[in-house]
Amino acid sequence: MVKHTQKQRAALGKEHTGALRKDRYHHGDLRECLIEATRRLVEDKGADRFSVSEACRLAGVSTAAPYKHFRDRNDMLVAMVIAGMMRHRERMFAAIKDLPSGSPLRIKALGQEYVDFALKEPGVFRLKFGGYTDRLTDPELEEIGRATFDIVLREVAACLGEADITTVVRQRGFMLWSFVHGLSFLLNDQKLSEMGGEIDLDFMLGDVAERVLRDH
Amino acid sequence: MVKHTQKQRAALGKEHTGALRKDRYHHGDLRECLIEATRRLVEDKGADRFSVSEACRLAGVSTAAPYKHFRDRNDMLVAMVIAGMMRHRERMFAAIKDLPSGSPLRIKALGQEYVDFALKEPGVFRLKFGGYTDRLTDPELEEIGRATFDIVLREVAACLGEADITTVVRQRGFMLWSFVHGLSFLLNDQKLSEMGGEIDLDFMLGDVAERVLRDH
DNA sequence: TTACATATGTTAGGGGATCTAACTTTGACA
DNA sequence: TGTCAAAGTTAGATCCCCTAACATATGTAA
Repeated sequence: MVKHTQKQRAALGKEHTGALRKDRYHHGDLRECLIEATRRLVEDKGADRFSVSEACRLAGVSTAAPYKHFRDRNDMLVAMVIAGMMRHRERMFAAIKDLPSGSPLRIKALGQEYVDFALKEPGVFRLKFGGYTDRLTDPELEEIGRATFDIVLREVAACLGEADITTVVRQRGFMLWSFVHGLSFLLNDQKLSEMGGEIDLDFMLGDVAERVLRDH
Repeated sequence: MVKHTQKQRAALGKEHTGALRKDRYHHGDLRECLIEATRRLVEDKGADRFSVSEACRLAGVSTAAPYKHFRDRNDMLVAMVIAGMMRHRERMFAAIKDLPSGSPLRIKALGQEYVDFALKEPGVFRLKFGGYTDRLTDPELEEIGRATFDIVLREVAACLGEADITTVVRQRGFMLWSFVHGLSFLLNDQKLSEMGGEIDLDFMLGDVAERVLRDH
């Protein structure tokens, strides 16, 4: 017979209910549950209005419980951002897996996915990039970021016909990153519509990819 | 004899000392002084760690005093951001006033100034653009933003040889804005150096301006 | 099975922040 | 000069972060 720890049992149980609250003295998987509560609250009200207490209320535990799993409030946010950035990286991978290699279409698809994530998970995106990076220093997080940008660099190299990551590849990569990064913020802030733009996002992403990838 | 209100006297006095603290029961110009204290604190420790109490300590007044001038903590930040964005707009104007009209050099100069401001006043920049826009809704702020972007649009139109702000002008304008906007964030987060880039910022700004302004 | 160590909960409380209510001082002006 | 409104003050309600001390459940080893 397969043996289950309490942790596993609780996790299985929650797959069905989606509930965050516990029904026993020991929660089972409070850490993951608090991360999810944090994510919901940050998406709902913004990182600055996120409070540990409220996450505790969502999870149905006392306000001291999180400190058995996280150093402090900031550490909870970091854990949440790490989980979010892993989703982001996976989606970036997935976005290009069915497209012909070496095609600018892959660059465009990466850009679309980048913006898409920023719009779907603005709380995570802003916490990761719009906040104060010095408060999110974490080796794991840094590694995820590097891995994600590497996806882009490889595609740029392929499009430019370069065998490896040269200076010019890096430069074009940063241009593209800067562009989709800024676009993500501006779209989230609704600046485009505010400034009277009827912008075709799809066209713009393709157009920029083309302009940046040109030889000259 | 010229008459001075207390407000004017206090303001004159502070021109010399640069001090924030008061020496009388009534401060003289507490509002401006709190805005400056807010700016310093936000630049020093970030908007999320800014506290009204600490601004009060800097200004030498009780913690209840600000509420005679600002609705709440958020309103103090908004007032500070408005002042910052007015500086920003002035600098954007100044950046191009000596350059030949219709030249892509003006676009590049605007981009340089944009990034420069973001790096010199990261606290203001992040609060304005990296935070939650819904908390900064203010008609004055919106108007300043529009006026600043209009500077860019006029330059783009001139470079493209368009008489007025057409759809294509707006589109290229957004491309440029997105680029320098994202670049500002990434530079502030030190992502370029983290990702192993020895990027020539000056070259990149010129190169992007050229690519975006091309006919095709 | 029982006993113990450890992990993971809880309650209580210090310290600090935001904001309000009620009171006080001061400057401007009739 | 006297009055009123503007702009300070103190006191305190409420909320939040985090720690210390205590309580309970779980896994392991005798």
